[in-house]
Amino acid sequence: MERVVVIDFETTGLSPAQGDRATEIAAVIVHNGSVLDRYQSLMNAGVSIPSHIQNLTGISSAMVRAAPSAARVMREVFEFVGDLPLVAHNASFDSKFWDAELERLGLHRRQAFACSMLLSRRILPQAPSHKLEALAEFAGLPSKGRFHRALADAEMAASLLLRLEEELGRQFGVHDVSHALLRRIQKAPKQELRRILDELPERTPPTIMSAR
DNA sequence: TGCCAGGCCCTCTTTAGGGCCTT
Repeated sequence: MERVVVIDFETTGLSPAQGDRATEIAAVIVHNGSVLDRYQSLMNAGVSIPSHIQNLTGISSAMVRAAPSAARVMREVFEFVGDLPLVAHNASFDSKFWDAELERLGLHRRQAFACSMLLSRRILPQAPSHKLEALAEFAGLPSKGRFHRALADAEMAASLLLRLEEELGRQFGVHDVSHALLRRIQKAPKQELRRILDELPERTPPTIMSAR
């Protein structure tokens, strides 16, 4: 797969439209089955963190007060990500915060998101839950640290993405999956997924390695 | 006082309701 960036936000709540702000972000560049580079930082948006969120993430108001400004962090991660396509687990959530935090700086998103949750619902429909933590256990992915911290969750979502890519090859014979194809798959009606993948020009039969 | 997210997806559906998932 082309290089993609898996991102994860920790925030003060669920909705930037309701005044919630980002408190931490991580971005992981993935290419050819492995992590090439990482960015992670807490950020100070000048807000306090509700107690139930502190309990969930372990991120306290004191921790973000000591962190660099949200503006500085978002500019850094915007540069780090560049034009690479984005992936997140439940991307409708992270894309809202990505757009809202950039908007405050007069910046705008340059690329589309793919969603590892929507993909896992199609490629691993037998999983008992499609929460990131539950999928990690279901798929036997190695631990990346405490869940609900940005870098651990971004790395876990990256591992999940690589597993999903393997499953596309194993189940459907689809290899070298592009970000654009991931977005097609995540939007495909479940009942039509196999037909859609069978008709892909990208689909290639398993290759036979020849000795040189 | 009472309200307070929103997109996806399933079903007892489409003139709707409710669970999942993110913090």
